[in-house]
Amino acid sequence: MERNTRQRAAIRAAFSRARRPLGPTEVLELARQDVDGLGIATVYRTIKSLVDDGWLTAVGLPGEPDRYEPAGLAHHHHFRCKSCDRVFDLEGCVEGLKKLVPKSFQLEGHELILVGRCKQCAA
Amino acid sequence: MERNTRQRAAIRAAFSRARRPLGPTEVLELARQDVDGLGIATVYRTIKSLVDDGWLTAVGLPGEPDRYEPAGLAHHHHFRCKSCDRVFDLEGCVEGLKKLVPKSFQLEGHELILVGRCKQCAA
DNA sequence: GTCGTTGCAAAGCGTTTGCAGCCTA
DNA sequence: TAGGCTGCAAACGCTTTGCAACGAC
Repeated sequence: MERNTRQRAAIRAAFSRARRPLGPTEVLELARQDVDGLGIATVYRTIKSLVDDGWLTAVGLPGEPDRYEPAGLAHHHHFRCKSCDRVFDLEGCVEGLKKLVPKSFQLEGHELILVGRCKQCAA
Repeated sequence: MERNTRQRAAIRAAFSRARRPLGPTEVLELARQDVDGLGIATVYRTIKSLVDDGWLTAVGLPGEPDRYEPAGLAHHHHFRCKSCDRVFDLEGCVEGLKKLVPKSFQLEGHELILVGRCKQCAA
């Protein structure tokens, strides 16, 4: 059974405030604003437990470790800024996925990641 | 300047024969059929050098390390089988990417990964 | 013979785990 | 007070690097 600790509250708050997918190190930096001395092991453990609880979901990005965002968002995709390395949520999806796959293959899902420069870095 | 060693030839041959993106361990297994005692460090070093030469390109997959395939293929995407974990090339692309991105963002590229079960594993 | 390449082992690096003490309920 | 939670440090797994021996040219 789960306890409400300062650490867990700070980690959840970090996600709620960020409104974009965060990696473990980003979470550590943000949550340390609330809890001094927070350890990276606690961040990893808490992320895993929040994923198990269904409060967070993993965001898979090509060639790098997963980041995480609150679960329950509508189906959407992500934009990664080449310059600041932050990831942003995008609304909407694309069509015509099924026609890319051979008929003998079973299509069960897809991931789409757009890359470029975010508003801040494009300026 | 670059030398033609048995190891390098075996690693290139592995990619040519496989006709799908390979990870370092897959390369090791395949290339060891030609060169007994091949070391994993050599595989990593050779992959890096082939990428630098422009003979290989990295294939980024969500939540896992890059795989590699010969460079120069037409723009395409990938299908990852949930069951056997192999990755296959797909032809074609999708439309309507630009409309997903806020106008203030600069879109420079995209990655699309379809997941499901391959012909073999769907049977 | 030169010097790039190789295999081994050690070092890195991000992530996970063991453990004693802490703190929530 | 009990037992989950935390921080530290050690352990892990994958990738990279140092080094002496090897081998392509």
